[in-house]
Amino acid sequence: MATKSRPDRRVQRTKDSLHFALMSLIVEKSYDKITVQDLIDRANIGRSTFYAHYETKDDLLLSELDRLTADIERHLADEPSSTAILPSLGVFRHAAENHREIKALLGSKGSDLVQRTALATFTRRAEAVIDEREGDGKNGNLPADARAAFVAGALLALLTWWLDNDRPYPPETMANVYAQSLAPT
Amino acid sequence: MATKSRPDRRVQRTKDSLHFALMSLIVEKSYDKITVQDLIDRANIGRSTFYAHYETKDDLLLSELDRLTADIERHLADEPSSTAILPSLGVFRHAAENHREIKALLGSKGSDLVQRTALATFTRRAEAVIDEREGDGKNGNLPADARAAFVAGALLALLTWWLDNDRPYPPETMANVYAQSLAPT
DNA sequence: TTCGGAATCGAACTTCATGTACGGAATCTA
DNA sequence: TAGATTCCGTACATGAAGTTCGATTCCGAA
Repeated sequence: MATKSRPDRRVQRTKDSLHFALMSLIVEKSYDKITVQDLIDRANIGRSTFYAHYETKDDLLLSELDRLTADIERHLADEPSSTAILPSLGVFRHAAENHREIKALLGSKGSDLVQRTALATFTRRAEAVIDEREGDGKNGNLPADARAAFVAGALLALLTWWLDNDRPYPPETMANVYAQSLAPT
Repeated sequence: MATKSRPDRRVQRTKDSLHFALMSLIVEKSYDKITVQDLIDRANIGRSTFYAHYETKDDLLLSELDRLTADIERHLADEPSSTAILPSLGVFRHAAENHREIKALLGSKGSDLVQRTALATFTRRAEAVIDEREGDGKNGNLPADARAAFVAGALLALLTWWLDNDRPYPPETMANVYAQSLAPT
């Protein structure tokens, strides 16, 4: 009972093709100009096959985002958060390594959804760190939720700007800008 | 020659109706769910009349944004920028006064276009201030453009968060969060 | 008040993308 | 190999975008 049946190869192939098609298309034109027709043409699958797996275009994008979010969260957790609330060096380095992909998703040609998702991820992490440090009472006068929105928004804006401008400075410089622009905690 | 003829009343009425319709609709549902049909129904104008004045829905939104941008820029310029690069108290106060309108445009139901436009406005202003202060050499080690992206993005994120969460703190507190979260210049 | 030009109306039409339906063919797993 | 699942492809319904055009109404200037 409850036999763990392996996933059908055909399903895997279909999903892989669609992920690849989306990523290759989003480099070429902005996300909201991409149609389902574009996707199934590029992926070479039938129309009804697409709708058998995803409800909408955004649905496909969200499944892509799961990977991205997991990556980011890992980089946020790996690094010990030093002075800055959010440790940014790992994020910038990771973004540099996968800059084509991440710029396409996060940048001006990407989707609102990606920005919101990333902001939520950053904010969640920032709140956790702030709550953790609550004991030292160093910032008891400032509301924690607003501070979290601030540091998360600042990091996302900095990252987006950096990618959109084709990374004019190395990740180390960017992490410095981030850390040194923040008031010491 | 070049007689300055006054604008036709009908044109004014049409545009006013459309602006009103857009603002009243965007409070009810998210911007990208609004159709041209919704707009002309609410405004009580003919379909072809709409296209006689605006090319697209975004075109109409942009003309709305001109007002918003002008307002913001005035508030950024009025207040002397103290320690923080961008003076934020005036912005938060102005946003509080027109919160229904601005939340609808800037918040999660608004459009990407508004966020981008606002970010551009903030960034432009921040760059001007940073360039102005360049002489004192206090931050010569950090690239000015990246710093501008940081402070602009942080302010916009804070403002958006504040409006989306129905302004849980007074404008003065928000301005404090902004100013005190930044490293002293 | 009148007149000519401009704006509006409204309805029909084209185009395009979304989403659904279904029968037959291909392919997978067991 | 056999039964089940998935895929294909075509056709169809829906709905929004954007265009066209003749008739009508309204405006501003004289």
